[in-house]
Parts: sequence; C-alpha cells; structure tokens
Amino acid sequence: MTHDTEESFLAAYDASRYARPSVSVDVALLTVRDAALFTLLLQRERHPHRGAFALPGGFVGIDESLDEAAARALRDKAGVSDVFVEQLYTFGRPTRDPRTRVITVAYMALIDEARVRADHDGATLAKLGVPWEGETGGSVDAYVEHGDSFDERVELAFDHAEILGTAVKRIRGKLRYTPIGFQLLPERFTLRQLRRVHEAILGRPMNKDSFRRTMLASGDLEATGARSNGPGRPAELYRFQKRSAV
Amino acid sequence: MTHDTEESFLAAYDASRYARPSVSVDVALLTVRDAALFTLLLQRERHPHRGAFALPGGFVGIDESLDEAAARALRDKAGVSDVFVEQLYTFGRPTRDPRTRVITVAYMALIDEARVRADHDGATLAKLGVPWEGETGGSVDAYVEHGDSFDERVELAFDHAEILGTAVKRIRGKLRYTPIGFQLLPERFTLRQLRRVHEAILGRPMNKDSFRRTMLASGDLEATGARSNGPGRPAELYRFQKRSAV
DNA sequence: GTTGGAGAGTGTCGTTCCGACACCTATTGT
DNA sequence: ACAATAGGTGTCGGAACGACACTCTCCAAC
Repeated sequence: MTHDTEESFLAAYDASRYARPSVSVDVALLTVRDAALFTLLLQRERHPHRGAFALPGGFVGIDESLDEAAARALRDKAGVSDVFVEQLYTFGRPTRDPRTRVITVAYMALIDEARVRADHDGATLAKLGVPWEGETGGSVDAYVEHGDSFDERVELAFDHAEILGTAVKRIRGKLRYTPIGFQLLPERFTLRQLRRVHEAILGRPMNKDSFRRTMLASGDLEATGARSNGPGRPAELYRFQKRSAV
Repeated sequence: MTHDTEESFLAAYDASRYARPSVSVDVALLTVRDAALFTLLLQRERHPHRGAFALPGGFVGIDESLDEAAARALRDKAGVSDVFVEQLYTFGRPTRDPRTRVITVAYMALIDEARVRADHDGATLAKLGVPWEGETGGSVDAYVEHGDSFDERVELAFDHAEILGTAVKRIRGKLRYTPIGFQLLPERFTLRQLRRVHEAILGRPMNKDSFRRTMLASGDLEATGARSNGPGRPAELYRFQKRSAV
C-alpha cells in the first residue's frame, strides 16, 4: 500500500500499532529560605510509594503541550502560577514506575519564598541537602520540619531525588551566566538578599565586594531609589531590569 | 476500592485508562569538517514530510530506556556506535507530527568526521548554517553538497531545525566549561585541530596564544611525544586525558 | 542624647588571566 | 638556498577579582 499524497497517508495512519508509554511531568519548585534551598513536596496518599514524598506532577494530556502540563501541575498540585519554569531533563528508565512504563519530563520552577503556599493540600516545604560540590551532580536529600529545625530526612518517591539533583545542578550552572537569582526574590530586593540567594544555590560563600561590582556592572539591576529597613544602614532596593537589545 | 499493600494496588492497576502519546528519540549527530559544523541527515522516503531531510531517530520501545533508543537509532539509521551521546531537550508541541501525538526526546551525539558513514542508507552530511550569534538559540539551516560546495539549502522535517538549533546552543555552552571538543577529533590531535573545532562550534575565531595557554593549563591534554606532519613545523600530538580525581 | 553595633557603600592595591605582539624554530616546496 | 608555512616561547598592558581599610547611616541599649 502506497500513498501518493501526504493527506491519503495520514487518513490511513493507524496510531495504535505500537505499544506506547505513559508520559508525565514532574516539577521541582525551588525557593530559598534562611540561606538554604527548599522545595515543595507532596506526601503520597496512594500507592505506589504511599507515604513517601513526591514532586508535584501529573500525566500529560493528549492535546496538551509539555509546558502546559507543567504549569497545570504547578497550579493544581502546588497552588502557584506565574513563576519561572524551565524544562530540565527527561527520565525514562523502564522500571522507574512500578505501575507501568512512565517516561517523565522533569521541570524546574523558581519562586519567591513568600509566594509558596505550603498549606495547599498536603504540600510541605522541604530543605534540600546537597551531598556534592559544584556541578558534580547526583541525587540530593530532603528534610522536613521536625521541632524547630529541618532535620528529619524523608524518603522521596520514584527517582525524584535524582530529579531534584538535576534541578540543583542546572540552577548552579545557570547562575554563572544568567541573572536568574531574582526569580527567587520579591520584585524589589537588596544586593545582600541577592547574594544570599546565590550563596544558597551555590552552597558556598561569595565575596561581598566582588559580587557587588559584578552585579552592578552587568546592567541587569536597576536602582529604585527606595531603601530597605532593618538593622544597619538601609540598603538600596534594586529591581531586575530586562536586558536591553545590544 | 482501596489497596492496603503496594502489591495489591499494582495487580489491579489498569494502565490503559488514559490516552497515551507516542514517544520517539531524534539524534543530532554533529561533526566538524573544513572549520564548519555538519550533521547527518536522512532523506525521508515516506510521508509525512516525504522528501524532506530528517534526523536519525525512532520510536522508543516499551521496555527500552531513552539512552538505549538513541543508541539504537544511531546504530540502525546512521551506522555509528561508541560515540559521545547526551540528552538535549524534549519537544512535545501537540501538532509537531501530523500523524498523531508524538513527543520526541532529542539527543546530541558527537563524532570524529572520519568515522561518519554518509554512505549508509540515504544518509547525507549537511553543513549547518547558524543565523544567530553566541547562545541566543533558535532554528538553524542545513545545506547539502551542490557541485563542489555545500550551498543547497534543504527543508528539514518536523521541528528538526529547532532540535539542531538546540544542539548547537548546547555544545556552544558546554565548550566554555567542559573539554568536549576532542569528541569531534581522532584520538591524537594537534592544538591547531582542537582550536579549529572550537572555532567551528563557536562560530568565531579564537586567540591562538590564549587558546594554547588555557588548554595546556587545564590539565586535560596529555602530550604523546609524536609529531604531526604537513606544511610548516610539525606540531605535538596530544591525547585527551581523563581528569584525575582532585 | 550619646554611644556602639550592624550592615551599606567607596576607594585602593596586588594578583591573575587574557589579548596582542614580537620573535624564534622547524619543516615543506620551489 | 630561500621563501612560505606553521609551531612554540616570552613579554607587556589592560581587565577582572579577592582582600582590606575606611566611611556612612540607621537602630537600640544605656
């Protein structure tokens, strides 16, 4: 059987001939709090991995783009919208989900801590423990609140520890050549706040003076004229400035 | 219906309840020739996009990992194996394939030009034209041989122009902090060859002296003692050295 | 209301890294 | 023999960065 035109070919095409995997999205929603990276996790109420903590996610609708599926998961499962979202990596180990073959497209999202709604459903903020330096990569650990500190390590469902590790690796890499830290802060912020965000992401202290110089020279920040309050001399509040065409 | 154990849940799980997309892989196999980036393309013999040029690819088997599917596509469609392969990005626009919903996981592979077999099937080497600078991103153009130069622009199937653009963007980015150029060269190579590869990838000339200093100081290269031949003074042949644990 | 602490912001200095240039060396081609 | 071609070394100047010293501006304790 041959088809001379693309139309006749498409009319005769049978999409059900091959066994197809399920496709899902999982979103690592990252934020910075108390100079550390946190993520939003949901405790699973159903099998598989009942009781373990999982990233917000869901199956991709048959007429829905991947980005739309990620935004929907964030809205429905985490209660947030209008945040920075970026595709990370696709995980497809055949046995990663015991139910059936599920390929998951992992996303990273960044949000100001003040906008995270941990009251939504069974959502919990968990502190990330990164057992490697630089951009080595690998799985990370998650700790939930226990008493007055985040030191109770919890089990992560599926390969979500690996997904979170990929998110940390990605954001560390992006920070070198992209002004992405402001996505984790309110609209107006001080240089100190921005440096704390960078330090939390990179997991190491940064030189204060050099950080100031580099940031101001980048042209990405715009002084607002307003001043912060709190202990010490009030600091200039900056706003992220969309890079003008060069 | 509740399931107290994970086993009973899995036994009752019906994987066919949701409509599932097809999942494929597509591989941008890149090489450097005459100080320019090239890729391997296959002219499509069937609809859709019959006659257009496409990346080697194929559907992901139901029990096959994504990396395995990419390696299989390279072996069956391009006739190469044992090359550097890295996952790039997953493209899932609902209408990207007119047949049915197909989500494709794009891969990038790098190979020494001497190892590319353009005789395999209807495989053709095509020169890449990158209409943007730096890591701006976007689609790229492909040109096949016409007479004695590569200047006949060809149509690329599906969103493969975008996939190739993502590959160029990725390899440009990796080159800054990863010694990846040697993947496009034979085992032993001169600093000049390596610099030409970098220039082809980045699309701009590089400072000769600075390049030498940076490369030798990186500790990634090992002198073999052998010398190249050809016009001019013979050059030291280097080998890539696996970075020792620090 | 004076004083000390905390943190913002500025200026300077030395080191390191990189682009640029000069110059020498080794081989091939005529 | 000599030019052409290409590898390899040394040096210099500017830019970027870490480090440090110092000043400024608020809050709070006394």
